[in-house]
Amino acid sequence: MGKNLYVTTAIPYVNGAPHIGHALDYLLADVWARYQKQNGKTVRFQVGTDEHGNKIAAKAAEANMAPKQYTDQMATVFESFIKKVGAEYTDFVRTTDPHHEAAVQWIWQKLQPYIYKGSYEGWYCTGHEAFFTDKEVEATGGVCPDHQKPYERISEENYYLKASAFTDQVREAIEKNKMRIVPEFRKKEFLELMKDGLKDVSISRPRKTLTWGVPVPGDPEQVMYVWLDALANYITVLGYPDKEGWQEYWPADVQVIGKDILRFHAGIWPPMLLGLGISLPKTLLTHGHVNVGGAKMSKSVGNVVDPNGIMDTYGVDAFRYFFARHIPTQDDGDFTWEKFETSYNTELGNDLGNVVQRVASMLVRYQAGVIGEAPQSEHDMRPYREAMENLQFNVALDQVWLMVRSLNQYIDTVKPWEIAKTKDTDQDAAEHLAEVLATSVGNLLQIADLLVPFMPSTAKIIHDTFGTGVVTAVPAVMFPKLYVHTPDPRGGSQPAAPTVANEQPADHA
RNA sequence: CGCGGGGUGGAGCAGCCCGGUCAGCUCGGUUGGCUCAUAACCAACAGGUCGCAGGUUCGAAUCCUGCCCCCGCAACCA
Repeated sequence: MGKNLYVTTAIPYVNGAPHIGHALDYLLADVWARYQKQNGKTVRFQVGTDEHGNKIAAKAAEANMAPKQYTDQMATVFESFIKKVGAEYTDFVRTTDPHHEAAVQWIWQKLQPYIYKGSYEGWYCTGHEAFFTDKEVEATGGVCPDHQKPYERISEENYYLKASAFTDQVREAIEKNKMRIVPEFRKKEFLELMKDGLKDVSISRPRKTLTWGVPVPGDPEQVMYVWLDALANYITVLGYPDKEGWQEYWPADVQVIGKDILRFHAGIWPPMLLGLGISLPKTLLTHGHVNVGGAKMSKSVGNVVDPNGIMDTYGVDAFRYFFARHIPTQDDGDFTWEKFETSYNTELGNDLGNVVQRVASMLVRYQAGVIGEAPQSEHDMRPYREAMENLQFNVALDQVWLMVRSLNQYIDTVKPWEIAKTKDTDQDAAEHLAEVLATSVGNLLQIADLLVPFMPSTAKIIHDTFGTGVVTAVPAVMFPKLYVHTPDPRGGSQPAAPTVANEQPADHA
């Protein structure tokens, strides 16, 4: 049934360590993929690394390594990071892969009708051997701060992709949602941006200024420059153009990107595809950025939050939960350690973990763990499904928590512990108790189902605990309280021991 | 007049497109209940000019106009 599905993530430029922005890409793509798989679909899921360019070559030189040696190392770093986030990708593409490089050269030739030679003029720093944008030049007063030399206005020859030729086609595809840009306001924003037409884009650099890249076929003096090389990964990883089967997955169903690169994915990528004569992706899911305490995360400010630290302390599922629910899927979000920890302790610990605990405990205590027939929960799944289909994962999780809360309310209303008092003498009471607990289990199992895309390990624990009809033992406490960044309300008389393996710096203010 | 987003009880948000049944949710605070549970859970309360000023309407957080403030973007940086 149905076509196989394909989801992609932006391939990070490997000149730095993985950060939260990358994690968000992987997480959103993975949530979507797991949801689809849960519904019986076959999903191909691409991740990868962008490895060419001067900055990479410079980084490598810094580390006294060959570029490829450096990117080999970085690719490993990213791969293990992606695994750590729990993303079940199927393909890992590197722009230095032989097949990718060959495919990009093939693409270059295929795009010949839309490639022309022109000159690029800009501010150049001989020390950096690179161009700088007007904004950067302006900000530094026209003098390179690193080399104390004024920028030079120079021009150089390079090749351009005639993206402008596809303006009308691209606009129509976006307007008619043939290529859907999510959320709607980003679509609007981009259409406004391209109001005067798409701009042709420079896609090569002279070899003398760029050495680390894919050679331009037929012109030894030129090397390909970022976008053509990087964007092509989405199809080359599937085997385009020469290997069988890429058509099974292209066009992509969802391409997950950050808001900062929408313009390239909406303004350069579609022209490339149209030039090659293949379909546009169906959806560009554009997520926002993660701020810290309302401010942009930046190295110079020093407020960068390392996702590894979060995962190490609170666990992967807690990490996935927070970023899926409290960073709106389609908009900017805000992270603080206080918010994170509060969410962890209250929503995961008090709400979810605790309800699992209390139901399991009652089953063991009152019925020797025997569940009996757990009835199907009668909750209305439509709001959740709708949110998932609309790519509003945070809204879907809100729905799940409504269920968690209502289960707690149900238990408090029915008071199984009251019923249990007479269960040994009153057959009706015993039956009633069994029914109440079975109903609770039915709810928990459904909650676990809905959590599968978001918190796979947690969902598995719940399924394993209640799914067999007998609870053999009360499971270990899920999401034990942690007070690393928030005050411990359990009293200060005892040196409250948050069993945290590795402490993170508390504040970045 | 460059483009986009936003200003709702202490904090964070939903509602606005399809005007009234909207002033809602979570966290935090207070009080009470309960004891199955991770000092947890349940209930109630505390009361905010829905940025400001006009307008439309029987009626506006929700539509229109003007203004103020905050954030992001302004083509090759997640």
